[in-house]
Formats: sequence, C-alpha cells, structure tokens
Amino acid sequence: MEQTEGARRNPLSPGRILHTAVALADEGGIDSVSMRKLAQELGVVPMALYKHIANKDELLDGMIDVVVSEIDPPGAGLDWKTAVRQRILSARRALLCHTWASRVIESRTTPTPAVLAYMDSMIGMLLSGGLSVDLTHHVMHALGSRILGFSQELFTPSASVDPREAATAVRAMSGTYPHLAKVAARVDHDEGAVVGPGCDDQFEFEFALDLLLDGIEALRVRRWSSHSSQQAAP
Amino acid sequence: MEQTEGARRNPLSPGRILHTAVALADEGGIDSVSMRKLAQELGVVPMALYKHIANKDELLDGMIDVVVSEIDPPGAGLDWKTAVRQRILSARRALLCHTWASRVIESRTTPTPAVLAYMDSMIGMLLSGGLSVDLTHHVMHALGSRILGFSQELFTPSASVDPREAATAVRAMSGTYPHLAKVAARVDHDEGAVVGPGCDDQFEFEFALDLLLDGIEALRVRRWSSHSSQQAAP
DNA sequence: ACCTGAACACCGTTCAAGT
DNA sequence: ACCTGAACACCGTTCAAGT
Repeated sequence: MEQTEGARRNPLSPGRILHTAVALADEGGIDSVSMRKLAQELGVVPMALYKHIANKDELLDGMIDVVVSEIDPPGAGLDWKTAVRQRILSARRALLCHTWASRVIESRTTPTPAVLAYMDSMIGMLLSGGLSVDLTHHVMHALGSRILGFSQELFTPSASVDPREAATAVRAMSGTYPHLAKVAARVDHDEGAVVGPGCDDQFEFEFALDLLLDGIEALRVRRWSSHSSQQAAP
Repeated sequence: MEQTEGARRNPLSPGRILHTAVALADEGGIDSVSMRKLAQELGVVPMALYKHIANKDELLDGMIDVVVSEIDPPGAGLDWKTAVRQRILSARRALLCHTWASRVIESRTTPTPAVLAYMDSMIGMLLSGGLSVDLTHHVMHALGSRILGFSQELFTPSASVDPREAATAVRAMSGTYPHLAKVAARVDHDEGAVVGPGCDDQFEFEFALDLLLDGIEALRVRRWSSHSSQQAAP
C-alpha cells in the first residue's frame, strides 16, 4: 500500500540506475554489473529495474553514453589536425577513467545516440578542415575505434606486471621467440637508463595517431581521392 | 566396465574437441560454443571434456591457435613493406573465415603460443627489412591488432543491411546528424554509380594499412628514433 | 579406481500468484 | 491493478555417490 522508506527517500530513475551501474563497474569491473547485483546495490528487488530500463542491453548503452558525455567539446580556432588530435586524446582520457568502457563498446552492435553525435561532430571537424567528403569517409574508417581513444593493442598488459618477473620471462622466451625477446630486452634497457620512452602507453597511442594524422594531412594537401587513384595511399 | 561404442569408435582428443568447437562456432556463432553444447555435439557427457582440456579458457585459446595456424607463412624475396602487407592480408583472410575469432582474441588477456610465434615472425620481418629495434617496437604497437587482420572499426555493420532501408535511415538522421548523413549519402551515391569504392571493407582495411606502412617506411628512410625526436611522427 | 550425474552458484528474463 | 517472488532456461565447474 505504501512504498518502503528507502524507496521514497531515493526513488529509482534511469539516471540513478546508470550512475550506480557506472560506479559499480569502475570499482569492481564490468562482471560485477549484473541486474541482480545492481538491484542489490540500489536496495531494490531485481525486477524493479525493469520498470525504468527495458533490459540489460539498454543499461549497457546508457553506461556508454555516460562515458561519451565526458569527452570535451572540440576546441575552437585550431587547424583540423590539432583539433582532431586534442579531441581524440580527450576521448582517450574518458575511456581510461572507465577501464570497462572499451570492452562494453566493442560488444555492442549498434552505436548509441551519444556515439553517433560524437562521430557526427568529428566528421564536421574534418570537413571544415578542408577534407573532401570522399577522403573524410575513408579517414573515419581508417581511424576506426581510435576515434574514441581505443588503443587497439593486441593484448593490454595486465596491471600486475612485476618488472623483475618480466625480465625473467624475456630471458626464458629468448630461445622460442628470439625477435620478440630482442625488442623486449631493448625496452627493458631503455626503461633502466631513462633515456627515452620505453613502453609508455600514452606515447605509443600518440605515435600511431600522429602517423595516421600526418598521412591524412599529406593526402589532403595532394587532393587525394579514392576515384582518381589505383593505390589507396601512394 | 566397457566404453560405449560411440566413444570407442571416435575417442575424444584435444584435437577433435578443438576441431568440433571451431566448426560449431563457424556455424552458429561463439555463443553456441558452451561446454554443454560442445559435449552434446561430440556425443559425450559435459564432464568428459575436462579430461582433455582444463577449462573453457584453454578451449578458447586452442580455438584461437587453430585460426592463427591458417595464416600463410611470410613470402620470400620481397621488400619488407610488401611482405608485411601480404602477411597481414593473409591474417585478415583467416580471421574473416571465422567471424567469432576477433571477438574471442580480444577477450583473452594473455597471448597464446601461436600468436606469440606469429608476432615474433612479424618482428623478424621488420628487423630484417632494415627497421631499427626501436622503430620496430613502436611499429608493433602502432599496428596493434591490425597485425592479425583486425579491421578496428567502431561498429561492424550487421550482415543484414537492406540498402533501401539504409537510405531511409540516412534521410531520417540528416536532421540530427547532418555531417554523418552527408558522408553516408555520398557513399550511397558512389555505390549507385559504380564509379569508385563506396564502402568496401577490404578497401578501407587496405587504405588504413597502407597509410601506416607508408608512414613507417618514411620513418625508416629518415632513420627516425624515439630518442632523437620530440615529436612522434614529424 | 574411475566415471558421471546431480548439485552449486551464478545469469537475464518471464510469468503467475498474492495483495 | 500492481508489485514481486518464484521459476525458467541457461552457464562453467565442483564433488560426492555409485559402479
């Protein structure tokens, strides 16, 4: 007949559910976000959530939009390359704050409205920077998930990597994977000497990003078009 | 006291389990590969699988290695760029044959021996092509999962996309996402006119790959080093 | 000693029973 | 009419009971 005190004081809403879900994922990883655990965190029965969100897919989409909304708006008065670079690095910051986000976005099959809006804005930056519609289209594909700050590494090194343990592993694999060991040994050496960037995630991300952006700028200057060239990037 | 006829005729083995699991995933998607369904497909009780594979993680690792083993060996007598390009396109072919593979690889946290061997071989190709150890290291990061043929698109377009339906969607979103609609409309137009590549996955993949490889070749020629430059890719 | 069926601890979601 | 607890159909894996 009457709602419980807890519910009246703090009524459920899509916003509160989403906020709690994001906090839960930030703290305990995405696996700790189940409809059951989320309901428990909110002090309600699991089925109560279904009054505010249709299903778990909608919950995940909402969580993505929370992260995407943390991306800074585009800066004004900058050349296209600087502006795009800044925005992508901002997206990367947002993504790094929520370690679960990239995995969740990858698992989705259709983009959320916030992601579409972000992509639309990014396309606008490219077009107003002087890129043709044709080039812009291919550039969006070439940047791909990197637009949202994805590092696109094959294996993200697990957080708990003891340097001494890693060095031992490198020595052990030098027989089986000689080339890999050679590169890994060099990175170790660099880190010890503090001479240059050994294996800094941020450096690697910017290295790849700049490689692409510089190549794209060259195509823009050359008025490259997919219609007029046999090769993609001569 | 005696094994069943089925089991005696076709005894379980890690190889047979893996082969069946890959076939099952190829046919019905990765979700149809559960220990229970896999056992059913093999005509055994679920627990029988655990005699040959430790757990589901080991099964997934084994499935990955099956796909990776389908990648062609490196071609001989080619310059590094052509050789690397060919090999990555071969990896992409293997990956496209098994639509579940990229998702499964992404979900793993540690690389399998076959993946390590492939990466080791790829590093060897770069080093013997004249790239420094330093540059090779950053190049491996920059290529990232693209080395295995990942397209790194933000959203892989679902297989069932009706062109007419897509055109309607583009017109509908032109108000909310004007820039996106502009690019999408251009792609539609191109496809109709058969003038150039509208949105061919293979073209987009090669476009991005060549953008990176050409940029890398330029760095090699310039003897670029992460120690001697402030900017990653000047 | 060995194999295996039942059981455990989960999951997202449905549905009918109770107020 | 509405809310919700039990139930359904799964999942990977454990474990003890039976042969």
